[in-house]
Amino acid sequence: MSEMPKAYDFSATENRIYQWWEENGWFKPEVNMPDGKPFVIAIPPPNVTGELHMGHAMFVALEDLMIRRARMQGRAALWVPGTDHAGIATQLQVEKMLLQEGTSRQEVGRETFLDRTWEWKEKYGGYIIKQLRHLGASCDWDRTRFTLDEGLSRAVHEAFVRLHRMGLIYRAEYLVNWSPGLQTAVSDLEVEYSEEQGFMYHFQYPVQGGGYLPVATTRPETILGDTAVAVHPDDERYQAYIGKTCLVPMLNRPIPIIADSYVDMNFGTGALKVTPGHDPNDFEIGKRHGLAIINILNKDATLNEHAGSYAGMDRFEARKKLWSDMEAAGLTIKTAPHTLSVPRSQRGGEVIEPMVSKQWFVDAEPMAKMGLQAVRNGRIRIVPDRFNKVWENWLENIRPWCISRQLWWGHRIPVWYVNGDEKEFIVAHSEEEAYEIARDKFGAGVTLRQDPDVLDTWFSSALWPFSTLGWPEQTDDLARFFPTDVMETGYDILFFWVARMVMTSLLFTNDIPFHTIYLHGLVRDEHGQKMSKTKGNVTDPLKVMGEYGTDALRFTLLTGGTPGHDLNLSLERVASNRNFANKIWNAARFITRSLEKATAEDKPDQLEFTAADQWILTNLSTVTRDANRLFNNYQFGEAGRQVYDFLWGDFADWYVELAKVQLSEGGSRAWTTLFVLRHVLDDCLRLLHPYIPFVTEETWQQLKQAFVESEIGIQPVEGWADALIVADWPECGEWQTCYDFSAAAADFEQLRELVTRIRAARSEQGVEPAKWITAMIAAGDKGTFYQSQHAILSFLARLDPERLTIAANLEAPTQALTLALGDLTCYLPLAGMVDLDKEKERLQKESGALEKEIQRLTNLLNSPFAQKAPTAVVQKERDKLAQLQASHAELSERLNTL
RNA sequence: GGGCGCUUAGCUCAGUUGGUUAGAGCGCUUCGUUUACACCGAAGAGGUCGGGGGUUCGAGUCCCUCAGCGCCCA
Repeated sequence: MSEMPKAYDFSATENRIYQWWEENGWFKPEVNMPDGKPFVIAIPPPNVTGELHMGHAMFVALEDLMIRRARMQGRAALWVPGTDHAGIATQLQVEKMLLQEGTSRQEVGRETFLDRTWEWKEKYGGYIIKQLRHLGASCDWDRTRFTLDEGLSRAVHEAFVRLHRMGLIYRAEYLVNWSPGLQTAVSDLEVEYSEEQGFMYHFQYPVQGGGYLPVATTRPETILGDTAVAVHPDDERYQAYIGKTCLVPMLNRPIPIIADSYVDMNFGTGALKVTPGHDPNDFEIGKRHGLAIINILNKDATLNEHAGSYAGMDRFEARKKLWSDMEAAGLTIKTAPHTLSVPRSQRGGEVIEPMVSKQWFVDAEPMAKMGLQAVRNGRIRIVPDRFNKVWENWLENIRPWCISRQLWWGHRIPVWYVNGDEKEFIVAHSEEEAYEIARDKFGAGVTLRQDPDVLDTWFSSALWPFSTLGWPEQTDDLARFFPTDVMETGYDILFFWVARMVMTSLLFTNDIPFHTIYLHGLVRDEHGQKMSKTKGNVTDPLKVMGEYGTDALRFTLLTGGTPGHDLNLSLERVASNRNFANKIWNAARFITRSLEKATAEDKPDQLEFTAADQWILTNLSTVTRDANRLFNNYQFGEAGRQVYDFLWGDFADWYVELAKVQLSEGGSRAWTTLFVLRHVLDDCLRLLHPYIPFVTEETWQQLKQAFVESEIGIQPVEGWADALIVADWPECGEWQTCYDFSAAAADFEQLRELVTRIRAARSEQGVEPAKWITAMIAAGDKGTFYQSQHAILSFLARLDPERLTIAANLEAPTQALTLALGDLTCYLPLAGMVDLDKEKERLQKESGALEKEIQRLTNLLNSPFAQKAPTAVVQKERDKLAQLQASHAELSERLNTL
């Protein structure tokens, strides 16, 4: 066979492996059907307009990890992929394109515009999906869905019709967040508030019959829409004015002076102008007092006919003009700098105007109650659980959900107005159905006109977990794969999306959409700054993958942080994880090149493990058990780090070195060593596959091929699977033997410490690394064990095997360094290099340190600790003390003889 | 105004039933071209775990409080 290259080449591997997996159908749940218990994740659908960013990389890494582990556990793992039509974002893209062509959406008309948008989607919409594949996502691509495809549109219509039937959909004049640039309403969630420097404008509100009320505002132009002035009912200053009438400046429109306890007597002047048409709080006051609502704005945020002479002006221009006119009229008092909270669009950042308009709403309250219950009674678990509180808080204070958007790209609202009368409308799944209903009710000549608006994109994604599986049809997929298992996404869309999925699912399917919500944090740059194009600190995942490999990026994202916390991505970390991939590769390379050290004939009848074998196998069992426990608790980062530490720190740094000694013995020892090498590395590859699928698969294939070709008779207990991606998951105690050789493992730990101590001593004394030195070890009752480790000690500590003496007791040489490890004493007679005075000094120092530690432990064991702490904990300390005392005794004796 | 999170080595972060000498990666120092790997190995330096108080035999871990930073909701 061809030898493995010296370094792992991810760029020559990733695409090839991915294609091979996909061609073999291993991404499909059918691999483990029909007996496999399903494990299902619905992908958070990226925007079709989207380009891959670190957020995508993060969710793919996490979801692929869960899916791959489930698949290896024999479950029918299904990861449903798809994209979101992203109403506003996509429409803006196409509008931009039309603009370049010198035309516009309005000019080409709705039909053509939609055709062009579909064309655009077909052309560019697959881009993001392609990029997800680069990340190694093992989605079942045959089940790819799009929020605007036929099936999902059916689901949207069905949902709307049902909500309407349940009386939860209504159309109302309501104060919405108006985006003048996009010319559409946006939901509360799409508005961000920023603290900005502005002014507080103080002015006099003329009272009919003489006098003035001092009033303050941050938006003077809204004066034109005032329909009342309010004061606090207990405010003595203004008692006399309550019930009187004011005149709107410049318009002289009469409005009442009302009393409302909402007014803060200490804020501003204590008198409040009320503009129900353009302020949420004022809207509420207006409702309480039955005030008129005046809308002074056009859709593009210029002022309308209600603004008198200011009609046609832009809102900010009108602000200036009105104020200067008022100044001229002597109505102004002063302007003072003021920090205010400005509502801005989440998309684009323009100033949002609260504006009254007619929109469709969903009354989410009944659904919210169901969502609250589902989490409270544990049917749905949120990881990390601190988000329960956020969940509670939001759902308890649920607000009506504005679902209409004044866009063209999206699901058109399935409402038809009858004979041009907007008060009479029909809700139906389709135009045909609407006409059927209408003709029944209004006669054959009825005419219908569909509402021009479309639904909020989140309306369709709220149905995602079940609509992608076929709902409202009772499909096989829906029956088998719903409810799904885990919803994994960023905490920033807990309300936008997750809560709404839970609500709609409980309402429509009478079931939870998933039992676990796993929330990840934002990916920031290495100094914790939010990545943004304007700051120029965006790290492109594709670039990182190109430079370090997909596995390196995935492992960094998966192990670099903890659930629900933001992660600062550092490229140095990615680089070191690339090195990890190479480490894995080379461990396999070592093993495959060692296969010649034994043949099938060397296979013993009964396996006999050395202390080193027992040590590594025990640690393998421990790490397998711990990793599984962590996996089950969604602590993927910690699980990954533990396997990393084991594979590099125990297996590669120690066991591989030991194996060199054992392999050189040949025969059954070599055979058994290869057995252990394969076993440990294979299990590590399996445990790591969900994190770093490419390097583990490629390495595993190399191992498999080498072992099969060698005909040495070593293989996994279940035989060699076709591929690692569909191989069995290591569960300690199930398919594999769970090793526990704790006694031998403990002895071996001490040996490891001895080696480290000898190396340190060599290094301190400046012994050349290559030099073989003499050593004498008095091992007490461990004499037999250490004698059996003669070759290993010699190799690891570079002790001349001819001059390495190991006995229970022996005569101490004078010219030697002394190392004491409990009952064991090691002498290093470094010929000509030992300065006895210095050695005495060193020993005294060490002895002193031991005394201090012995004192500490003695005190501890004489304290209430000995009675109150668990016996195992106390015993541990007693053992430690005994070791220290033994070491101390050795050193004292040595000091006496020198 | 309400809520949540963070503060651990020079940097980026782990440390989840409290267990008694606090870990990793990168960086730094010294050494090393032994046929798995220089995308490496060996040895080492580096931390009063933000401050204060409390509970406990025992606190990085639990409670209170203060400070700084960040986020969410209003």
